[in-house]
Formats: sequence, C-alpha cells, structure tokens
Amino acid sequence: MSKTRILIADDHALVREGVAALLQLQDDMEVVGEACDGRDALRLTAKLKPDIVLMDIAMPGLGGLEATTEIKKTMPEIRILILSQYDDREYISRLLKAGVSGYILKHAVGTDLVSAIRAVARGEFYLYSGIASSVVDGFLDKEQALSVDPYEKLTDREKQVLKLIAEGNTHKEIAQLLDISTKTVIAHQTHLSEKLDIHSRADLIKFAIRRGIIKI
Amino acid sequence: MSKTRILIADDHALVREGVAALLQLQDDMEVVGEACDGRDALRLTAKLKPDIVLMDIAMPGLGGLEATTEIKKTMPEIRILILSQYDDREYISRLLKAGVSGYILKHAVGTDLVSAIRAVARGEFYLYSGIASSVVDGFLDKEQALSVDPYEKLTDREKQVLKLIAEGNTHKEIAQLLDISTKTVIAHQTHLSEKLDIHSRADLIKFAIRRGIIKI
DNA sequence: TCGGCCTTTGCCCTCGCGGATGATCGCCTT
DNA sequence: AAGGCGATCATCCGCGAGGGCAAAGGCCGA
Repeated sequence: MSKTRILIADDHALVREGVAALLQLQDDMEVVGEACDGRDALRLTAKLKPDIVLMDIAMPGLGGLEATTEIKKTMPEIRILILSQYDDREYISRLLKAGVSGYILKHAVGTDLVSAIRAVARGEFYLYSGIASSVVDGFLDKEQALSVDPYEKLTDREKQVLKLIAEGNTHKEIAQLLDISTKTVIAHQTHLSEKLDIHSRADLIKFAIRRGIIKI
Repeated sequence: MSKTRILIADDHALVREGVAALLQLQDDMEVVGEACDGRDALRLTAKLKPDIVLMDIAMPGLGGLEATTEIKKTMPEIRILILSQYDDREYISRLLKAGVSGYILKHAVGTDLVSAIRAVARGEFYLYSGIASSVVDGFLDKEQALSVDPYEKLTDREKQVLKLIAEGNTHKEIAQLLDISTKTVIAHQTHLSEKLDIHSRADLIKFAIRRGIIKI
C-alpha cells in the first residue's frame, strides 16, 4: 500500500513542522515537502507531484486561492485541502469553484485533520463540522456558487488601492503615493467596493487580512 | 535528569497539537497540558505547575498578556515563553515588564523553538533573531520599557467602545448599541486613542486583532 | 467634605468619506 | 472604424470622523 503523499503550504514554519510531525505519526501518510507561500507551493507541487496539498489561504505574495487556481489549471489530478485560520463560510463556494476538495480550520483537532486527509485521498469532499450547513445554503444559491472570485475581477490599480486602504492610508495619502488625484483614488475604491460588495473600510481591512493581502 | 514540563496555550488546536508533537520528539521536554485561552492557561498552570508556559498573545477572552500578568502574580517561579504570530517589536518591552522570559514567532523553525525553550529552562532570556536589536532600543528608552500596558489603563467603557469600533461599527451604531449619544462615543474614542497612542481606525482594528480583542 | 475619576452630553469646527454623474484619453479587440 | 474597458479627473452633496471646549452628575477614596 502506498502512502498518501502530502505537501504543506503555510507561511508559519512552526505550523508547517508541527502539522508535518502530526501527520508523520500516521503510517498511511507521508509529508513530502513544505512551502512557505503560494509561489513556493506552485513550484513544489509541480516538482514533487504530491497526492494532496494542504494549503493555507492567507499567505504573503501569492495567496492560497490563487495558488489553488493555478495548480488546478495545470495539474487537476492533485487534490487541495484548505487549512484556514478563519471560518470564511461565504467564501467556501468560491474555493469549491476553484477546485478544492476540502476545508478545515486550525481550530480543529489532529484527528479531524487526519480524517479530512483520508477522505480527500479517497476522492471525497471534506468540510469541517459546522461548515456543512452553510455549504448547503451555498448550493441553494447556485449563481453565487458558480461565480468567480470577485477579487480576481479587480484591476491591478484597484488591487493596489485596496492594499493601501487596508494598510490604513487616507485617500489623500494614497493620492500622494500614487501621484494621482484623491478623486481618482475614490473612483478606484468605489469600483473595487462594488466588485467585492464590501462597503466599509473596516471590512476591507479584514478582507485584506484574511486574504493575506496585508500583514498585521 | 528530569524533563522540562511544558504547558502550551494557543486557541488553535492544530497548532497546539503540532507544536506538542514537535516538542515530544525532544527527550528533555514533556508537554504536560494544553490550554485554549488565557483563562484555561491560568487554571492549568495552577493545577499542573509546569516549568514553562508556551503562550500565544492573541487568544479569545483573556489574552496572553493578561494571563502572563496573573500567572506571574501568584506563581512567579513559572517561566513564560511568548509564541506570537506577529512581530510586535514595540510591544516586547511591556511583555518583559509583565515578566516573560522569551519571545518567539510562529515563523520560526522547530529548532529555534527548541533552543528557545532550553534557554528559558536555564533561566535565560530568549529573543527570536531580528528582534534583539529592537529590544536594545527598548532598553535605551527605559521609561517606556518600565511603563505599564496602556490597554490596562483603559476603562471598561473605553474597552467596550474600542471593541465595537474595531468590529467596524460607526459612531452612531455604537451609540445605539450602548444607548448613549454619539458625542459620548467620540469622547470615549478620543480618550482611548490618547491612552493607546493610536489615532486611526485602521490601526485600532489591527491593534484589536493582535491583542485578540476581536476575531476576523 | 472635597478632589479626582468616570461617564455623560452639548456646540462648533474642519476634514475625510463615499455615492451619483459625467467627462477625457488611451489601449485592445472585433 | 467602432465599441469596450481601464485610468484619469471633475462637481455636487450628504454624512461620518474627530478635535476643541465646556460642563454636569455619580461614585469613591483621602
């Protein structure tokens, strides 16, 4: 019997090593590599061809969702299990659209993670307890479930403005940094807020943190 | 030779178990318990009397700093090693004031953590590489190093308002929730912003996240 | 009893936020 | 050539943010 080959992608080395240590205790699992961000995850996935990638969402640079999309584009047979710090219920449908095979929280215990990996290895979906019901709601709203990630619909300039807003800059400060008018900054923010359907600075900040767009 | 007895306090079960698995690999260390928040850490520390408490800062309810202060008050012989997700350099002096014996980041690798625990067990201070220089700066500014945690100087009402602001509520919404005038809300915010020396909503939100005051 | 702190509120002011609407310019695709 | 889209900037307007100033009532310790 061959072991399930696992790649762990998380920006916290201690979490990577700790989870790897937990999984190595299982005789049907083998951690073949560790990636510290989405770019690293892409590179190592192509190189190591693991069975499952255990992926955090909030990582610097290339985030977990973007990395998932890229991996599924070129290597659709590789299964992705999301290991998130946040209970992003309304976000799961987009992850499913990107092709992930499961979603588990860091609040879960080790046996949950082992169960999740075995389920995904068998080709099943895994959803951490308490999340399942929201996914049912998600399937009821199929239009939304099939929509693409709104963040990907942002232009480069809008992503740039989002990052600067989330970092706490005022419109005037952003205008000076980008050498444009404050009115243009506001226009970009208006557009990106509509695309993301997030209409307060506080929620923009939290969105950016969850997505790994800014560090705190 | 007796093993170093360690209590792990972190609100993420997978992180607790993973780090515990790493530490159990060392034959001079023994994880005697796991706590999921500051209150739990207090209770288990009193019950288990570990040599070292490995403590996260951002935990729901009672945070890591508050728990550290309480533990040091009644059990000063127990050493605390902070395991933080964030590089809160300007915050370290207050942790030192509270009596911690070390500070390490989740970005660190397992061997760093093992070294840190051994150093703390020997009675030394441990500071994760790259942080040491800022601590030198901290000692240069002894007045600040000896100051108390500004958050503790906030009144209950101010802490309440801080939480509601960080959650993204407007002044009017907070006024309605607390059944007071918006002017009073602003007065509370003015006072707490002065005490914390944080003068933008964005930074208040990030402060609240780092301290575990709000969830995201 | 007095002073200090907490909580509350008001008025005034400036500044920033953010939506609606409209416009120009350039690039790219059809 | 025509249309779509992104980036730029503008005006108008209502509302929120936040500082300054003043002050009243309650509670508690000296």
